[in-house]
Amino acid sequence: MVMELRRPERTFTIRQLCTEFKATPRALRFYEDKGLLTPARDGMNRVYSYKDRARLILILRGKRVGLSLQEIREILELYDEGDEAAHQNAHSLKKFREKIVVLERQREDIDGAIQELHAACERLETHLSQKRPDLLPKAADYDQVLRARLDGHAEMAMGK
Amino acid sequence: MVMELRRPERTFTIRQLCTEFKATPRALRFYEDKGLLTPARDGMNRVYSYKDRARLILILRGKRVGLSLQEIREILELYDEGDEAAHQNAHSLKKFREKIVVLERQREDIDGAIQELHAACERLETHLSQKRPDLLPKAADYDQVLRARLDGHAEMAMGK
DNA sequence: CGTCCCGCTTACGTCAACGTCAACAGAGAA
DNA sequence: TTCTCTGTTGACGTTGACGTAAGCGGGACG
Repeated sequence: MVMELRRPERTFTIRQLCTEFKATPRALRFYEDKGLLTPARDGMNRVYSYKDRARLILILRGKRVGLSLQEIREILELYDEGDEAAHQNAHSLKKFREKIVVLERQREDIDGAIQELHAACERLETHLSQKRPDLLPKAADYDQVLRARLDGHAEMAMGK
Repeated sequence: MVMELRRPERTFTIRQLCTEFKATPRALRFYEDKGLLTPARDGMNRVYSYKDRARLILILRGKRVGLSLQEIREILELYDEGDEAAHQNAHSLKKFREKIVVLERQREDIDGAIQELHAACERLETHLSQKRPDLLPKAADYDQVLRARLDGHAEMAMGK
């Protein structure tokens, strides 16, 4: 029987996910310990499904936006409990809305910070161009970097 | 001689700044310990200037966007060293540009997270409206909250 | 056969960013 | 004077998110 790679039936080892997302085995086991992941087992070894991988993606992004593992777990739990605990969910709804507000504020902060950094960069550039024009590095590279980032946005959704 | 309040000459006690920005004395002293603030002294007591206050604002926003105190200090140092250390500044310039890229990515992450939270909220709402319509709380409040936030944006700049 | 390498568990270590507590001082109010 | 408030300096505790090290087992390779 052929192994169906690249199909939803595909599975991953801990190391495959680690190298793909630049995490460490310790981190994945830690997430599991905290209830964010529950991979299957082959004997002792962990076996991650596509769904586990999708959850991991959400975990990592959650971390990048400053959510705690606890908060991330609450979000993830909404996806696998098809229903039940309606009372708890009413609470979740409130927390989520609050979190949205926090994130919107955070986005404004980020925009502000980006502007300040741009201003600081300009100051530095003019300062350097006057006193040490030699040190001015690859200045135009930056725009290229920005433009290069307008491409790959692998949108992942949770399993149906 | 009259105290010129509300003027750049005004000074602040540690508690005034703390209550204004919902920080703690411990935190401000900690920032000072790490070199992010250097308030004047009246005997033993700290005396914060308008400039110190502006720095504090930057510190707090830096924290909200996920910068470490170390990174924030580097940014602040660019403001009070009018010049000098051109070699170091060339390094700072590079780091700042990298940080801008990181922040732009972070903003994308936040947008994605907001969308997911919105989706989760909708799921929860329909779920609740079907099984427990009684628990559906002030649903429309949320939009009001959002609209309420389109106002006060106290833009602070560093002292000349 | 030994020896890597990957994986597992258990347990202790670490780092940032403060919180908490002790012990003290000066300024005003009762 | 005695409280109470606000301030100070250490020094130690805490929390979250892992890192690191010890010790063991199982395949694969030379």
